[in-house]
Amino acid sequence: MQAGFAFSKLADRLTSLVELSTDDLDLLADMPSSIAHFGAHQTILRHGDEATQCCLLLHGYLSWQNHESADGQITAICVPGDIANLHTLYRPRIDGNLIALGPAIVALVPHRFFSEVAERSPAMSHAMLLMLLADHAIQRNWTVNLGSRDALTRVAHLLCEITARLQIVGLARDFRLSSPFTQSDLAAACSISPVHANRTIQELRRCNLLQWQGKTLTITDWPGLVRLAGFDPAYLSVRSGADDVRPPYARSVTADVALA
Amino acid sequence: MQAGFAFSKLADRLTSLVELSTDDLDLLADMPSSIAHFGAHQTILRHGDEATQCCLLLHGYLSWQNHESADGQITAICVPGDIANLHTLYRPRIDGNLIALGPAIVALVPHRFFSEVAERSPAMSHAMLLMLLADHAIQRNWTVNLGSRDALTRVAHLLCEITARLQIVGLARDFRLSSPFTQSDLAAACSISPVHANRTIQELRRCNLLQWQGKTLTITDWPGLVRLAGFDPAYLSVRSGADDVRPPYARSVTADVALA
DNA sequence: CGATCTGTTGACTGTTATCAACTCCGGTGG
DNA sequence: CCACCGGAGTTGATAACAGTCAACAGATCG
Repeated sequence: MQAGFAFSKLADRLTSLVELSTDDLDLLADMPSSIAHFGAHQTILRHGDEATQCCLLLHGYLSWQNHESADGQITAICVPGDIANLHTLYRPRIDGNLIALGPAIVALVPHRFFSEVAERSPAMSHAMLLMLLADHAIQRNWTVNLGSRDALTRVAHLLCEITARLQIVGLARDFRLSSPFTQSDLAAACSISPVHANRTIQELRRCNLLQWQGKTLTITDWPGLVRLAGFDPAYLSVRSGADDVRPPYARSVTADVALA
Repeated sequence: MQAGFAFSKLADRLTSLVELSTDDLDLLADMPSSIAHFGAHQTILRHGDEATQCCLLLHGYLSWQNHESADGQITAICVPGDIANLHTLYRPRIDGNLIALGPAIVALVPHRFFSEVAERSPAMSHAMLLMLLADHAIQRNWTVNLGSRDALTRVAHLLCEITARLQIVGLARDFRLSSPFTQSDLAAACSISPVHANRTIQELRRCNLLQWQGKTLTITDWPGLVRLAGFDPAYLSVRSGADDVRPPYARSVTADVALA
């Protein structure tokens, strides 16, 4: 696993939030990390523990689940490039369980590394803060999603969000995304029952909005899905232009292929 | 309006998150602010605008409402001591509308003041960051509330949260809280219809958990309400001991009486 | 080749939304 | 002082959406 791989999607993510110099991004090159593989439904961080490392997601999906709700309510989903527990830098006590949705690859990075990066570069410090704020904005949007949409538009909106977030880090550009998660996972994120999630997905298929075959999900009518969901990507905090121009570090994605 | 008043609840709030020296808190004494009064349903910040000031809530309640959902879905509620839009320090574009629930008094503080406080005192900078993280934790908890609880426990949980947050800043110590908001406001926050909110509150009354007379709400059985809601205040990020010992600045609450 | 997990379907149930009417209260103006 | 008005709270009847239960089909994997 090359060093260049571990931070390329993180660099994409950060530069989507704020303009960063090459010097700033080069700070990430020294990132000390151990790579860990996880299987579906495996727990990565456990409620109540004290974190000392950040979990930088390289491949797959992670979910934060509430520890007390019986149905395993999903409160957040991480995509590659996300640091699942950046907030534990400042408040190490973990609230909820971090669980892999399908096979996932994570770079475990000591808290100290990010603290030092933030100390050395005000721009990086700012970028990390914006990453926290973006997470918050997404969370607020989930409140809206659960509160004001019915099952069909709720699932549609979640799929829009995941697709848009994948595109920020150079995935799903052709609206084909790997879906190692199950329909029950989607149900837990949308707070609907698994059987209703199934019927909802069938409805989306019937409208020719998407295909879900095996572990690949294809959005066949992106404008249609966006319209149905009422999806407005503004809340994702992507600065204008950042998603058109591929940032410099994003081009070294050859290692990704080796992973698949 | 004395200077001592404007920041006393903010000081309470900050010291509930992290230990602060008297020197740190004294930085707040220079706070330049203009005091603004708002009436029920009045808009304080409008979606799409760029904020240049922070809204420090002194009295009453504020709500963040989604600008596109027709029913005016409430995504967050602010209590005295909260800075409603602290995040606009770093990302001034406003997402959603900030609307008063009942009469409210707000101190408008230029962004620059908080930037300078954060620059001068690392402890205050940390405290402000923790305030943002606490807001995030509350938001995550709303996701759980909407996703995994039925109407009765959902309303009960929200009331528990508001009560606990008021107590952090020295209000509702006797489980009596002013409720200038309407049942419809509660409904919008819990994503239920106004008539169902009404029936739910009647049910809570029938169980002798609370009384709601005029503009005062009295929790008559706090342990019972907590049990029903499954409320665990851990997510509010209050450091242990902080809510037992009244912090120094909290004692200057004489001005509050003048407001009521 | 069986075991298990995921997806699929049908029948039934239940919580909550919607609609409509009515009461109650605080304020306002004649 | 009283009549009126609008907003908030309350009630009942009905409808819609989603949950639950149960069974089966299909895939995947040792």
